[in-house]
Amino acid sequence: MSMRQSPRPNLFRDAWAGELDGGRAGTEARVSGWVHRRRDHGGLIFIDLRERSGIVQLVFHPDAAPAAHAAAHGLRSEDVISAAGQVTRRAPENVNPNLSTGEIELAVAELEILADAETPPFQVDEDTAVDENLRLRYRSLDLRRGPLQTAIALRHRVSSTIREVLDARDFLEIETPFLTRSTPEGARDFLVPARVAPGSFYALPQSPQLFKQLLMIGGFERYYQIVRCFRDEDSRADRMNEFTQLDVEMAFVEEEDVYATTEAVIGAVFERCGFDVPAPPWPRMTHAEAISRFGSDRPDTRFGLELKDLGTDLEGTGFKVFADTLAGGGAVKGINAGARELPRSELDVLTELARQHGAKGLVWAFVQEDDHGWRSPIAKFLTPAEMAAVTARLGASPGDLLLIVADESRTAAQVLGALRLELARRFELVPAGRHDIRWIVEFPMFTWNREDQRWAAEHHPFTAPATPAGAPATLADLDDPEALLSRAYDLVLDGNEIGGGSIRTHRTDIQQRVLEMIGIEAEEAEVRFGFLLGALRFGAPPHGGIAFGLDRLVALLAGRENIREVIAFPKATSGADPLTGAPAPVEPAQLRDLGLRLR
RNA sequence: GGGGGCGUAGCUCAGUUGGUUAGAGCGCCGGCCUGUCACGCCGGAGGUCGCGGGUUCGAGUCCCGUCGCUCCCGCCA
Repeated sequence: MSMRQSPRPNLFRDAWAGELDGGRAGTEARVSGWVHRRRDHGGLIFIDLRERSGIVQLVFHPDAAPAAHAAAHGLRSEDVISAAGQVTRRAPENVNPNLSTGEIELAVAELEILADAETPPFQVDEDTAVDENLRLRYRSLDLRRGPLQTAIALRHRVSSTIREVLDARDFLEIETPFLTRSTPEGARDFLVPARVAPGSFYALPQSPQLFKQLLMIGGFERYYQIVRCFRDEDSRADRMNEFTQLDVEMAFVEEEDVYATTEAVIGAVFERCGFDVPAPPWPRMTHAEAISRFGSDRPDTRFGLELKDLGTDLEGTGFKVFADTLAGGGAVKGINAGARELPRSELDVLTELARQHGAKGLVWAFVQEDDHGWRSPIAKFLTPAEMAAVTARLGASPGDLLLIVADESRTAAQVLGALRLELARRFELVPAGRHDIRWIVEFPMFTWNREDQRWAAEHHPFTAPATPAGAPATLADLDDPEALLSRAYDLVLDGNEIGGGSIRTHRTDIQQRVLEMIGIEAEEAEVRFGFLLGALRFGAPPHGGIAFGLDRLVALLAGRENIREVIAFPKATSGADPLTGAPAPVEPAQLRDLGLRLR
């Protein structure tokens, strides 16, 4: 990691270890850091000294500096030392080409041990995998290792680039409260009991959504914030109960303004981080197309295996499962997995995966060499013409494996979308180094929640509705919730949602109607977020914005499998923090203050 | 809430159809070593096989339960 400024010379150092090179040969230098490795030859002792800037080799000569040599003999891994001596050019045969400082070494005249280190619970000087819980428990040691040093520095580069670009575009970074009110919809809130009002609670924000809208109504026009958000839900590789969001909002804008700003900011981030994605403007795909071709609202478009609808090919089929599904308004969809010799056991694994994603079953079929018929459990239920039509629809050749799901259209698509990703993982279908980014647009405004028997906002209830043609919806348009689109958009990178937002509703009447439609009556709305509705009444400008998951974005840029690799102090998947022991019981007196009693 | 994987030395792991004394590499400790850079050589210490119960003459290995970690489904506007 290169440093931009030399250290201010003091008691501990006048040079960065990782920046010493031939140019300093012959001069005196003092460096400080950790003992990375030691190679004690009895006579000569070599110590690799490590700090943030890199590694430099210290050499101790028994004759030239007997005191320092004697002290060096006792050095152990992770001791903290300060060493001074002459920067010496190495003999050609001793140059280490793997080290940025490999041309030189520091011939130590004077060694000071600043701190002894106990033997660490895992080796800091190696990149071998270590149990993650152990790494979290000893995070300060883990942070010294290369991968986290790199990731955390990259994370900083991302946020500083964001600030730079937005600042140049007249955005203001404005803070919003962490102790706020529990809002409806969405994730479970983290609650904070209020001492001043026993029985009442603050909630930690799931996002600053309503506050940034208030800032627009408040006339700030262009706001952003790199802000912590909280959701009391189960963790995954790509999400944690607290996470960081880049939150952006603009007034007097339409979709194109948000796209342009985003492409400038995120495009600059990619460029600064050397991440090779196509240059903006980025392509757009409708939500409907994403679902029908890729079975996902965050499609990974870097490889094929696209979904095809087989309804017309199977019209009037005698196979009961397909016939009943089609008659019931469902769909039969399939993908061509290509020429894959999967044994029965592997097909069973795929079937199980399909079930897990909500399918009742999975049909597999291998296209035969001889007559282009199928080897499949359902081959005997289909006519040769039907099989031929499906084979053609999927562009399949002899040897290809076809996977078919019959279900409610959305479910069939989603199941095949998941299978598609699994096959890509298993057969490494994504070309190395290929990245793809695109906008997903024209989301439905509402989705029917079967469990609760009501409409729910697909994005959130403050999103502006749009007509099927894409025009801003009027009050009358809201009478047909099923057909309504929203003015929402997502940004998808390599099959990952990295950001999403919308143009918001800035009219009180439409906002109230939308809330009604998702089952929040006027009175209740007033109680729960009257503060937003109230503000809308006093002249709200048209506005919209977007929010990005910073952890996820940095993880993708750094090529890490999970966001804990780009967070300095993450929690385990359970939500527990092995470092601090949180969450932990509290003193009875604390509970008394809060007016709480445990059951 | 549900499903999969993992849990053996400080770390990373191996451990056969259940078999008598549980191994390796790295690390650690001691000794030797003046050009190493994952230094080398010699020697040594180090184990509640996650925890509890069961089956068995005998359990790291089989069964039940439980805890922890992890990946996924649900959930996450």
